[in-house]
Amino acid sequence: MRVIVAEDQGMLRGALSALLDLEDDIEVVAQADNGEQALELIQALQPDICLLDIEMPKMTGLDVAEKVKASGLPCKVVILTTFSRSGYFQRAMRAGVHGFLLKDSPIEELSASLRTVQLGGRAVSPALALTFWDTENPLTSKEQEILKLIAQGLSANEMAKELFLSSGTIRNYVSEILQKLDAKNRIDAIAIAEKNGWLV
Amino acid sequence: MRVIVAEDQGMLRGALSALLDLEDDIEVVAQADNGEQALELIQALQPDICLLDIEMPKMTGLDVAEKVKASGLPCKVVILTTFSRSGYFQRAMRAGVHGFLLKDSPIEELSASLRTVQLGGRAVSPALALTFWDTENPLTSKEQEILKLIAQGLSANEMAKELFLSSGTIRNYVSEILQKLDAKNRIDAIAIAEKNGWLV
DNA sequence: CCGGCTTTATGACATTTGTCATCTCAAAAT
DNA sequence: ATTTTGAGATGACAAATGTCATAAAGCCGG
Repeated sequence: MRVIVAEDQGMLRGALSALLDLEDDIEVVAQADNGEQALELIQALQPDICLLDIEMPKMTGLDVAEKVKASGLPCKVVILTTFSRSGYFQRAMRAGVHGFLLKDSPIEELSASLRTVQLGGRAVSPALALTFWDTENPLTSKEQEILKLIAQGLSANEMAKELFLSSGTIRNYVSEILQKLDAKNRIDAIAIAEKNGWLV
Repeated sequence: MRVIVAEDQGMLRGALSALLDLEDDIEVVAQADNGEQALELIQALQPDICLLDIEMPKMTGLDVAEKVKASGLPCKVVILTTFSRSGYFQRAMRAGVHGFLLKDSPIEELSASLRTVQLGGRAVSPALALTFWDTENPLTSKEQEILKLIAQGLSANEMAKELFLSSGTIRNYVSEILQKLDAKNRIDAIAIAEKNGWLV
């Protein structure tokens, strides 16, 4: 099967590609170190499967997966990610991906999963099983927007300017966010959101 | 040469080990997924070289490197890390490591560097060259301690309890930290420290 | 058209943060 | 023995943060 590997960390990308290429039935036809490049390569080379990291420059693996689905490309998508965050997983499922693997899994799982997916099956890291249902992101899209600004260290006033709102309104939103996330303060809120994958 | 690979991310650890093992002159005698285990294995198996990730559970790769040096073990140390943070690099140099590689480098660099180190040389990722001199950590150890608590989202009062200081003193320290780092607020300070590798 | 929902705004308030100048006390340095 | 230094404390203050109740305006579905 023809595979594309997209992963921004050079060493991991190289190592995975090299190992996959050693398998008789797998051929790595291209590598990408960012999401945009990955998408172009998928369109150009029409591989059977693309292996996508989530946290990549320019476009996340989830963005790419959604575009692949939207444009009806036949390429099957397998997501490869560092953290077991339910937010990531849910978004991936909604994008109709065929596999979702943790970088923490043993390397043997990778080629096995690719084969499963190639045969029409789905492959999910066993470690994910527990994280399945919990924690839908409770924040509205405006709240998420504000939380991202908080994470950049902006003050209420700065956010107000950025979003053309009054600083009072911003403080109300922040207050709402803290309550929804059950956070003690801004820093706590960032940590909680990050852990759940709500800051992608 | 006999090598130990310590890296908490299973897939990378497996992939690197597998690839290194394919080389005729390299034998991976053990793998560790945390710092403590790595140190034990180094003591028990006396490998020629250990390849250490920095961010690992229980003990960071830098901690391990320092212990190896302190106990006079003959094992040469090669650090492998995600980010090019001068704080990491400086601490590693002080611990007398023989190699310092970025996970972003191409995979070929790895075995080449191990050979260089085995022959008594030093191997540093070229990408590091620029980051060499700047940014010694300006914070005292107490300030660093407090910054870590800040990063955990503690309020001044909570920190005061934790460290048996008055909350006023804590606020003085925080104020100092912000000035030294030229940060606008706590969140900004965390970001700056993180970028420079001062939160290990 | 009405009632409910959402978005935004306001004002009042308590708490927390951040800044500064100043003070004590003990340990180090001279 | 006296100065210097450093860690810690205090108090006063301005600014930012967090909480709440309330209200205006707009939109949407029935």
